[in-house]
Amino acid sequence: MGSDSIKEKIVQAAQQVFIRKGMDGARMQEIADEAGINKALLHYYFHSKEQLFKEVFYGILSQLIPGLIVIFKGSEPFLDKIEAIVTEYDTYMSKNPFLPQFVIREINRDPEQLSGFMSDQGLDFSLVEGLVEKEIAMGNIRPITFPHLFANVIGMIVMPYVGRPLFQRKLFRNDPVKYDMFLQERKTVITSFVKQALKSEQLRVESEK
Amino acid sequence: MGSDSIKEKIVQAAQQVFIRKGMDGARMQEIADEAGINKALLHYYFHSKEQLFKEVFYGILSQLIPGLIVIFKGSEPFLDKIEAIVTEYDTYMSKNPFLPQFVIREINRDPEQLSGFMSDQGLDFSLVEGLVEKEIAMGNIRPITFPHLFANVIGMIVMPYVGRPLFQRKLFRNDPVKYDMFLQERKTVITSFVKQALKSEQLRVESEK
DNA sequence: GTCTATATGCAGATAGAC
DNA sequence: GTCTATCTGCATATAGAC
Repeated sequence: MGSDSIKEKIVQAAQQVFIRKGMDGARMQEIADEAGINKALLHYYFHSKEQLFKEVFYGILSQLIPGLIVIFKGSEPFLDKIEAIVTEYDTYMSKNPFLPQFVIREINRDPEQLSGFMSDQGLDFSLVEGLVEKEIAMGNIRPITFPHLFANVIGMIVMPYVGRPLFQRKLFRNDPVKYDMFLQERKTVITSFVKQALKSEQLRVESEK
Repeated sequence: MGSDSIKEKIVQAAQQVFIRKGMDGARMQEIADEAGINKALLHYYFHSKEQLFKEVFYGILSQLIPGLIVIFKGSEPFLDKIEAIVTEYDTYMSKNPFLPQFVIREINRDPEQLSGFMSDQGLDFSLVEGLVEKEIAMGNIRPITFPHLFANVIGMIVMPYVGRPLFQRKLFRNDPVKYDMFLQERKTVITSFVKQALKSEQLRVESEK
């Protein structure tokens, strides 16, 4: 509706601009233009650019984290859990396609703060870390440490978003429709890729005993 | 040696700073300081910041591309080719750990130019695209399109570098030595992960003989 | 070629009228 | 609350002495 409060309009506009240009590249003027107001009013609602940025960044992030925690703590079988995580990330990012790059920038700009925020939100990888070891011990999946598995999965999820401008040009003749279809396929491709990679050779191992 | 030409010193310094801060975040003053000269001299050798940036960025990139092309055009079996690519990227990045983020930023800042540069250098994915289809048709690997496979592999390679500040904190108690060890393991972990994921049932049976 | 000093422009932030 | 006008500082870039 057009009855959005100005503060809300600013946040919306700031999301667009910050996400496109990053904290350094964004201009308060551009945010003001996009919100249909002037710079002074920005500073009325948000004291500084830094403050506005944090508000936007952690606002977006806090939409993702609760869903992840639920999955982490859930009781599904391990491989289903991976599938759920991929799905969660993927649907979230199709709504926020520039988020991965946004997060990556912030990871490198102010990691301390980001790390603290995640802890505050109750996101703790040790929730899952032990799970992987357990699955391996039970012979359900091939041996891999949690950090490696984590890096693999997140990397596969995130790459097509951060690399889009190049990938779309080089691999899809710069056709955005084709690329959106490609992105939609990722969820199933990644899960089956991971499942296949983790599939234990239990049969072989057992017969060797 | 102290006998480096100043121009060379500038490029070295600019690499450090640009890579750490990105094009937007970098300051000419900081580059000058790191090179042990003053700002005016920067502009004597490089007309503008933009020019210096391009020189640095494409200078670094052009060290990576030839190696990739050799692999693309080589005659090794397909899975060995993947291993070679992972190794190539990986050794390159252990020398340039901030490069992935650097490239990602530029992909989004000026994709047209980057895409053109790659073409100029003769890097063309269609070299490999057909290869994947062929391997699938021969039943050597499980079905997957090239863009998906490409995104998977590059994502896995790149993720630990762009996410380092966070990953190191969250997964390795902020111990840089441990993280470097983790990075060293990536090469073998990724190749075996990919090989396992791509292994066709056919191959699987044969390898068990 | 290398420096100091300065010009130019722009971005973040504020003052103050309404 | 919302605006116009302005301050302040900083970053790129240039002028000009040596």
